[in-house]
Amino acid sequence: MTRPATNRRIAATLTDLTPGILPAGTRGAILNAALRLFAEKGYGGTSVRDIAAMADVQPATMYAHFPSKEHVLAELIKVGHEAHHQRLRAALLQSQPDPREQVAALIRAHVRAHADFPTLAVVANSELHALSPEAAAPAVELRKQSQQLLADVIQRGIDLGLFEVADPYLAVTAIGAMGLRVANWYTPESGRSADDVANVYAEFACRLLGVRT
Amino acid sequence: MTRPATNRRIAATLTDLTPGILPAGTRGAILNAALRLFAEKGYGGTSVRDIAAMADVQPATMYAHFPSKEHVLAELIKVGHEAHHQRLRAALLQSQPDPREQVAALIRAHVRAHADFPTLAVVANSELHALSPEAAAPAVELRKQSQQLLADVIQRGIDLGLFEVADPYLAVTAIGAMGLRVANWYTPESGRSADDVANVYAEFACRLLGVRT
Amino acid sequence: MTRPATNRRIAATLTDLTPGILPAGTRGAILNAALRLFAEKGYGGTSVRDIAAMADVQPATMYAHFPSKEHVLAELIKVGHEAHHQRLRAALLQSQPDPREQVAALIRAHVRAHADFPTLAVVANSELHALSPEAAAPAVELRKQSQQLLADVIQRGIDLGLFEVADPYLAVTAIGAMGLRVANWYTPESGRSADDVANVYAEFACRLLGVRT
Amino acid sequence: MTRPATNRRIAATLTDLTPGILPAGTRGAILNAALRLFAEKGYGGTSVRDIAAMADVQPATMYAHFPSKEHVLAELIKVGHEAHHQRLRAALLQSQPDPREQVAALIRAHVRAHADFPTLAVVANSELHALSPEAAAPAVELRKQSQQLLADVIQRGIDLGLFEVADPYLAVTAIGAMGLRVANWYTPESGRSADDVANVYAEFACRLLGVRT
DNA sequence: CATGAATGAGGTTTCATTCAT
DNA sequence: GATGAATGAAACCTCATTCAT
Repeated sequence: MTRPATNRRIAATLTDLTPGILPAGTRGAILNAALRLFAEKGYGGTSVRDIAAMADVQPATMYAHFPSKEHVLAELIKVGHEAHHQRLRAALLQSQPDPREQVAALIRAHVRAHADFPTLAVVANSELHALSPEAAAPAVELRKQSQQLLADVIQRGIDLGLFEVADPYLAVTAIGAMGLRVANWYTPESGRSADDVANVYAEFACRLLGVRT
Repeated sequence: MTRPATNRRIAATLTDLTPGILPAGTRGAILNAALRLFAEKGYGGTSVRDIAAMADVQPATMYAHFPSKEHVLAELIKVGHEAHHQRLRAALLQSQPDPREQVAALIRAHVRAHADFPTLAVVANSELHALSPEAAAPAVELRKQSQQLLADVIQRGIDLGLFEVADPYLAVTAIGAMGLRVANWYTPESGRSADDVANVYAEFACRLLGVRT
Repeated sequence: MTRPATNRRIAATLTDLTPGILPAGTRGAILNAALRLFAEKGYGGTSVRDIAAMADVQPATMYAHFPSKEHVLAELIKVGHEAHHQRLRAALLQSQPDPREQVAALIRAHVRAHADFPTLAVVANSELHALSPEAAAPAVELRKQSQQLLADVIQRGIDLGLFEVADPYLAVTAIGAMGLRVANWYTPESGRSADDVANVYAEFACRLLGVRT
Repeated sequence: MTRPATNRRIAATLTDLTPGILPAGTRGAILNAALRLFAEKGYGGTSVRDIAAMADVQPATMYAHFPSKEHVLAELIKVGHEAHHQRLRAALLQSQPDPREQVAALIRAHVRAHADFPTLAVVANSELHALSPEAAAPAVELRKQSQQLLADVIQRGIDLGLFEVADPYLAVTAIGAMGLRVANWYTPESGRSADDVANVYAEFACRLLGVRT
């Protein structure tokens, strides 16, 4: 009856969606189920009954752990943004101070985050609008900070004469977009490792910024 | 009471969402209303009553024009993909045969489509998963063709020694992603014209492909 | 299994609860069903499904006529208070100007209203607290006005030396209470007509006020 | 945000609802919480969680003390009716044998019970219908006995030529109703003491019965 | 073409209650 | 005696859709 969908939001097919990120126990089971379903069918297309069924609990059980369906999404989005932001910061900290290295480190971390946790990334990116402005605020703030990390590095590269871009904001949006989209199309079954993609995209970012090689 | 949302899917604020693309009359009013609402709240977050109310008709009236809510989305997604694909093809046709010109022409058209009709683009991209595989098939096919246009041009550039990329597929995804995301963040109020962005992004694409300048 | 309840809120057993007061059609059927159930089981003890089942419609149909279950109760309470208040005013208008006659007319109307529409009266009186303060406000205002009608007449009787009460407010509460309770215990099957009760209670009221006979 | 409700079932605002009547400890805390909530929101409008929260325990704790929510209500109604009935009987026992004194003593006790424990009285009177007939039976029996106390005294007064009423039952209902309603409107903040009201109402009762003074 | 009224299914959430700890 | 987690049922309400007018 149902044929293989060609319009899925995620190409990758994973069993453990979030190794080491989501909690264990019933709470974790609910979050994992919701994550999978929100990614596949969207927040509005997923019912509490769907989530409960996939988590093997009763719908009422969900409300012992979260005040509402929206709070489940909020938690996923918060965790997703935090994991992403933390990876960016860690990458910067471990990088050589050269802006070219820093840009490469940032975009590699950015890509890896989206290739390693595509489900979490897709939900965090594509369902943010389903939250109330209040509930979305922390994630929005983290997005701004992550973007600023890249913007600062690029600006410093420009100031040092290493990059050549007239409108740095456009470089930020372009480079950011490249990595975001990885969550949608990447799958290890393509024969490329996540590191392969990360390295190539880092090279793309440097080229885009006009780095002379 | 309600504060300005910072988690909207579209930065631009437009009155006429689709100049010259959607039909007039009640059918057009319904499509326009649905487009606006699907973009803002998602397909699953929008009710038939919402659409009818914004189109200033009764819910039952919708069913004189479309067999179901899903068909309304399908129509929007079809129109969106067709408009986008047609722009890409027109750009190619009008371009000089040099692959460097062709890539620039393609990415300019790609960006312009997303900057000119961000609402349509967001719905076409972000709500495709809400359709059944059958209903989504035409749009999926168009996406593949559009991607192939770019892939072909890039491959020809490589063959001619004009581009230098080891994994062309990754270049396609990266360049495609840059343009897709424009629909989300672009607004003319930023001071940049759509053409400004299109030109800069075209330059980014060429750099990314290793074009020597 | 179920034995005859001895703790019902209304002794009377009526088929047409509100002759000539509630509207016809589906809206009226819903109001009638809700009235019967609210009187018997209370607002909180009555489900929307109960109401719909008794009105022979689907639960969803109720929401085409009322925004919420609370609005159904609010409508009943409004209608009940209006019918009551109108009867009091009509009685006063048709009475001789003598305060003794006016008190008798008022209490007769008061009693008749509670004996003729006990179900409506019980719901209006006993479920007022289930409304939000906002929704209850109109009924509360009418209650105050009805009470004031009696208070004014009593005060005039005192001023004219016809009544002899030290604390008129206590007379108002006592006389008012007598009539309110009629809705709970009165049934024509007791052998007394509503007029019988009305006349006797009117006499009680006059005695209570110290009228010399 | 929330404005003062004008549709409360009790005018009085008390801290200790039942001095010396309800037990101490957790069981008493649950009964007190339930009493307060049943009075304010009705039995059907109060959840076990509400009760537990106000009693500062977990919902499950309630079931260590009562088999069900209905049993909590039953206990309150039993206690309320017993306290009321005992007061009536005590009043009769301490009264002079003259039926006029006895009626006055009964109505004073009746009023005092409703003025002293308005919350308990309101729950006992207004939520009796929420019990199953079986659970309500003891309270119904007590009501009947209390009513009979008054009916007997009145009948004796009639037989002795001290009262002048054609239909004694109507006198019973009228006098009973006066006192019942006190629970709803009385508050010491009005400037009247409970004894003031009791004395005036006793005088009202005697007048109503046609006692010659 | 448009509608008002109705529907059956299913939405999110709360309910009273149980039970192992 | 008290609890935290879980449950099955049912709560109120909204859904997409139909149909006679």
